[in-house]
Amino acid sequence: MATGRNHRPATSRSRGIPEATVARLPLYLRALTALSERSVPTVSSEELAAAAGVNSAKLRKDFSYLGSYGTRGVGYDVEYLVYQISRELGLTQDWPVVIVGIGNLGAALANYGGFASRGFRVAALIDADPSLAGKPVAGIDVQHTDALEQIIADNGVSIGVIATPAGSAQQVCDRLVAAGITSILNFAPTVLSVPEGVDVRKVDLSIELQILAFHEQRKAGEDAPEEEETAPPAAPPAAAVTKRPGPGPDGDVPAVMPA
Amino acid sequence: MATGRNHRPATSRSRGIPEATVARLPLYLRALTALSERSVPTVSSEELAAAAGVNSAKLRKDFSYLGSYGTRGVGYDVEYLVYQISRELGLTQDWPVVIVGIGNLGAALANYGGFASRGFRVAALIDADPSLAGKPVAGIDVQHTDALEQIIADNGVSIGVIATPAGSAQQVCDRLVAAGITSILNFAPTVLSVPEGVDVRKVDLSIELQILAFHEQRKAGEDAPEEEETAPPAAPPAAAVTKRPGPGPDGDVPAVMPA
DNA sequence: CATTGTGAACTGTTTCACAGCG
DNA sequence: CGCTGTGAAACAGTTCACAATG
Repeated sequence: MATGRNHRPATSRSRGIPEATVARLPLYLRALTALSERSVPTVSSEELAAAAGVNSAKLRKDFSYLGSYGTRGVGYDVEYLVYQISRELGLTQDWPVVIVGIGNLGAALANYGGFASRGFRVAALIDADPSLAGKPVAGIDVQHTDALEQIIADNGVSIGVIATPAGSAQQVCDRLVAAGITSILNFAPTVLSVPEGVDVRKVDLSIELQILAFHEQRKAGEDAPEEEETAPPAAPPAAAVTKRPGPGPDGDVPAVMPA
Repeated sequence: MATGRNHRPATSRSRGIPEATVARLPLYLRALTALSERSVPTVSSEELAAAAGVNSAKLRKDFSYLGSYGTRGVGYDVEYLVYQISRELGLTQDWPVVIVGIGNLGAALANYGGFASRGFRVAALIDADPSLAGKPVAGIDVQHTDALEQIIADNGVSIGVIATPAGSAQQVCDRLVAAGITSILNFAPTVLSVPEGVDVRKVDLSIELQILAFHEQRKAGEDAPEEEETAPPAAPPAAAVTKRPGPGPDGDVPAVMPA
């Protein structure tokens, strides 16, 4: 999961939309967009919920926070809802975004088509490696980290994507924040610390895999009640202070992706 | 955020660990691993919580679900906790993983170092493009989709990563499930439908960006109370059934990444 | 006596179920 | 009549605050 911080209590402001609802709006929007393309004029909460993979009561409750946009006995007008949700999410304006760290992952992100179409625009690709500078990735020339502050100021960028190794992430984050960025999407396997008012969300591959492993193990253990595994550990107190030997676990120098 | 489905009520089983806690265990594990590498013998809940970016009460409550692994007045033994959490997450065994869809993103994932070190092993890279077959990516030869079932069976794979375009994701998912996969990490911007007992988590770039945009907009609107934006929409009922013109929004043919 | 472990209070989220309405 | 919108109930997760204890 991703982490957002520094939100006001969600219920404080008059039209305070619950965070859980906000997180689902993009999902509804995608489903609605697909319907719109097929020129479907209206949907019921039931249909739309199915398309978005949630249940219909939840969807109706979510929409109720936005206002009463449906028609009883009929459903929701697709185009109208697309607009309302887009507006609510702030997608009626274009958000310039910088991507910092153009490794395998950064390049993948830069090449990602969904950017341009839905409210976001890649304003710049930035990397610390001077040999990358000037090279085009996804049709955009990579620029050196030196220009970071300038680029952000010139383009009025407020959203930054960090796709650097974990080791440089905090440093990059600090520079982004100092340059005026107030929202960060972090792909590096680190906890970023940011001042009040800056939002951070993280995307972390290895966390997701570990959560899957947990459930996978559960399933396996369902039948077989007991099981001996690898070498048991030392008891808690007085435990040997043995340094871990193997190759450094993640969080270290992950050349490319979330850990 | 990512979505897990088909979990039992979380509180049903005797040692039912809350889902929210499970999602944080990898975070703690990472922080602990870093401490372990620095040969730090013990941590207090306060210190560890800071390193993991949560508050200490939450951390203590989380650990209390695993058992009483701390020492009052002292803190937690780092090595011991690493082991306990690893075991709880099922990382004391190795999970073979297949990655399907070796585009920009798939390649980034394959190159990701955090895999090997922490309980996961890339068993195979699979792509539908015949011209990729046999080509090495991250030192592993890409194999054609035809061999998917065979590979999964031969390697006893139970976790699959989908990094294909949205259009092929459901189809790939169905084949993975039919071949015995019971946990899926989905990077394609689609809602996958799977049978009972299969877990799906999704990682979705554009959803994360949209959530950031929402909060970003909030911040901007804080001062300026009113604001006129792009063309207002048609009223809900009797709305024109105009087909959206522009380039297809995401969810369509995203060559590379989550939408 | 510093720090864990945990009941109890609280806050947020989901689900239920049905009144309201086009 | 069918489907939305929403109070109220149920549930899940977080935070508080302090007793227990090595």
